[in-house]
Amino acid sequence: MSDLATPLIAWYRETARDLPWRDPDFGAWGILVSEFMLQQTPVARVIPRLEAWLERWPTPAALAKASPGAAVEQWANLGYPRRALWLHRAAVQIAEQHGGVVPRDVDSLLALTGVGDYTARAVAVFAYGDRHPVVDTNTRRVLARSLDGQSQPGPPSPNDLAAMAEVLPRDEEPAAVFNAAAMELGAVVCTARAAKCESCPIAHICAWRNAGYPDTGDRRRRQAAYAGSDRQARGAVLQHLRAASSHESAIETVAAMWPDALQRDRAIDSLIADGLAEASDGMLRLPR
DNA sequence: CATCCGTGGAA
DNA sequence: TTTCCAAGGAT
Repeated sequence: MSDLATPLIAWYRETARDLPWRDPDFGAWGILVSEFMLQQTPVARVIPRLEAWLERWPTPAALAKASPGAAVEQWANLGYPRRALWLHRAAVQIAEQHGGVVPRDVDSLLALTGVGDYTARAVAVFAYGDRHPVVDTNTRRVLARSLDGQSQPGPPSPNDLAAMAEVLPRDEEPAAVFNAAAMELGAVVCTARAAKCESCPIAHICAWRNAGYPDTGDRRRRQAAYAGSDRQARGAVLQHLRAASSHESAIETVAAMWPDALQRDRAIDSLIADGLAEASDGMLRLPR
């Protein structure tokens, strides 16, 4: 098996972007918040929101004392607002069950709402320096290409963790850097389309490149159209509540902003079901 | 295992 | 203009 770690680590030490959460003093809470925000939201949009979030809630306990609706409001337009709710619940769990300290072991992290295989290990590795495989979409693509010769990774599976574990350096510090380096390579060089192989530190040992860049097929499912979707309707209602004074609005007013009555009612009902909104006395509001 | 869940920028 | 994609997780 080719050694990916040595050239990747050297490349990372030389060229890695200077991102806020890579500051050694950033802290576990900041890293946890950043990982929540980075779930499906691009780095450039996360950075300003992350700074504002940590300024308002510098600790898990501070966020735990706020209302869920305050978290949804502060989340702004990062997308997938249920993540704001999950982060708030995680903060409550940390305050109540972990003395206000972000836990270090993977099982405790996995027990937090909104924390899955990726986020749990990312916190354990990047905040605490422990040795675990961290697998995100970038890492899966880098391994699929460099090791398996595939143009795109298959769907995520628990097996991904074992695959990353196999190529992970033995010692903690290089293992942590290798995890970050694989993600960084996928983010800036080994990108989903138009990979920049001319600046790739492992191009010479890349199975996909050495095979002549075969199109090995793509199992990725096309994202459903957003325009006119229920998701867009939900987004419009929530955006309205975020902007409204006291974060509440008469349901009649909310109704006027989405033309399809059936779809609008579905949006409102599902927002309530998800805990992203509350209704009473003809008013709709962010959760208190 | 498939589907659902936002939003905006780039190709 | 449309399509693709972005440090996933819950159900």
